[in-house]
Amino acid sequence: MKKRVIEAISAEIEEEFILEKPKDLSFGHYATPLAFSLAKVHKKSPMLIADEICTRFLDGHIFESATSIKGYINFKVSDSFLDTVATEALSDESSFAKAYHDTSILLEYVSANPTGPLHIGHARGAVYGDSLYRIGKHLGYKIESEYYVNDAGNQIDLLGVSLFLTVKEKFLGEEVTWPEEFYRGEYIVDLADEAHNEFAHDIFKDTKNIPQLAEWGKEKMLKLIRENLDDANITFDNYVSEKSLYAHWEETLSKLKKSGAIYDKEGKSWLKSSECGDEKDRVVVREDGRPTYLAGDIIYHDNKYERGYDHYINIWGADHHGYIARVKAAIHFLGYDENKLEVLLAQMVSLLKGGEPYKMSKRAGNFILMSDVVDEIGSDALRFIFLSKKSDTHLEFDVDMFKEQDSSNPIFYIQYAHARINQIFEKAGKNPEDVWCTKLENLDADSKNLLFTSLLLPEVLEDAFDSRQLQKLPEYLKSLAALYHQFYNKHKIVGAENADSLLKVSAMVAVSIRTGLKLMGIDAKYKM
RNA sequence: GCGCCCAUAGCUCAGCUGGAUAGAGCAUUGGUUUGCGGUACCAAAGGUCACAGGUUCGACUCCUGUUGGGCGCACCA
Repeated sequence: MKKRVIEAISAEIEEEFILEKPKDLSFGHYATPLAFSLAKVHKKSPMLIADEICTRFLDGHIFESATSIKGYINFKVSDSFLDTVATEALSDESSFAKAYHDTSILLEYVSANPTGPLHIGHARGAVYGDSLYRIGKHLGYKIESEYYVNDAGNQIDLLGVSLFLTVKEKFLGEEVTWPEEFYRGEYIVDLADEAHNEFAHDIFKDTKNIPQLAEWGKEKMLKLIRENLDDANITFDNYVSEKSLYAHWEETLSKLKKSGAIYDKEGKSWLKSSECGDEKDRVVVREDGRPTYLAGDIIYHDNKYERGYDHYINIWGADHHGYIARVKAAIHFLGYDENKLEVLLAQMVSLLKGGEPYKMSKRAGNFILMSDVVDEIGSDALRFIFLSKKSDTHLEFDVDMFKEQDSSNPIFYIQYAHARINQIFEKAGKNPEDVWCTKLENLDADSKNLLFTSLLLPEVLEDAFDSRQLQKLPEYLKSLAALYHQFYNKHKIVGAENADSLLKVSAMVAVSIRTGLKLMGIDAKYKM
């Protein structure tokens, strides 16, 4: 809708202009402060310029009126224009709010170590990434999602050691000496129990078998992680194994050497990342010849760029922000454009329950498990709350709020509006298809306002995606639902003389809510 | 010490690339036609946008500084 409005205005105005929403809807549907900037150029008052511009829109099909108020130019769209847009949307719901963008994007997110279940911090990035993906796809971007599996290195070794020793101590009754670092938490005990049952006991006699155990445990954990994700409606296009990438390490390393990015000192190889904005140079190969974690990420990004996307997005936990500079430096040295990589940070989450800090799970080893929260409030509520806040700000929320079955629970409130519309159609004994062709004219102010708002979804999505500020979508759905509840209380629909018109507007609201929820990974309810 | 993020109503948060009177929800208080689901709606009250400067027709928004929080500063991932 906005696109067509912009086209219509551009036909009459040469200058570039900003199109915004008027503060008060009674002014109009769209507005531009263009006259203020022109005032400077033409040395005329903004009011006079605005008045003049408004006269150019006297007989349009799209606009019912263009008026100047205090220098602002306000546009009101016509009933027939809204009707056209709504009819298109209703008759082809699956295409509603879709667009086309000729940009390919590789989106990497979650990428949690496969050494334990996902916790609540991972969940935020996971939900955000998944919805960014859904919205991007809907808007026509060629977007692919990827999970980078850290299946190599110390953490995996530690998983093996933890399993090995836990089996010995808990199930074979042997005395063991624990290293300084190992994984705790009941999930390790459960996993050890499983290992104990699955493997012949000989395997726990020789430390040489630890890698085998680690490999086995990693697969189990990866499976668990996928289940955690699945329970929140999250799936990935690809999983990329860190381990498998090391086959290309020499290749990548020689590329770096060729560009003069590597030097040797103290028996180690260093990346000159400080030349590209990092605070210091970083070790990529240790004294014993083993590459560091950074090496894996360098190969991975080499691999990503070789696949030739237009744009790359990584979603990381905010505690990794210090890592951005070195990865970008490496990308630069590899001869790629590091500006194509955009790193989004998901900030910390603090959970409350009944005003008190949420109890950590012993199972997890002092983390709040994502699965516990999903079990407690459901995937829909979890997704909603995480998407309702800007991802880069700290978030604190109380799970009890999402158990309420009234308007204090925003997800409930939106679902209720959707279910309500469905119920009205039942009461009226009609299907949405029955009212598609109803011609909307002489709409009263409330209906028109509601219809207009319901048609804003496409521009809300574009805005949310471009700015990566996904909270704009739930904000919009909340306001649309509120508008509908108000409308419902004020206007009798079934039995009204213009019932079909009101039903058509309602159907449009339902389409918008349903589409918006779907992009948040939430199914709309028809009955509650 | 250095770097990144943050500071808006009692609480949790919006506020679009600077634009019209700074907005929601919760909580509080007071209301709503025997109703297409009251699981909702209406209204009241609530603000020095952390503080101080600067940029301009205009600043919650941009710049600088101060204060107060969070996170990071590995050859761990």
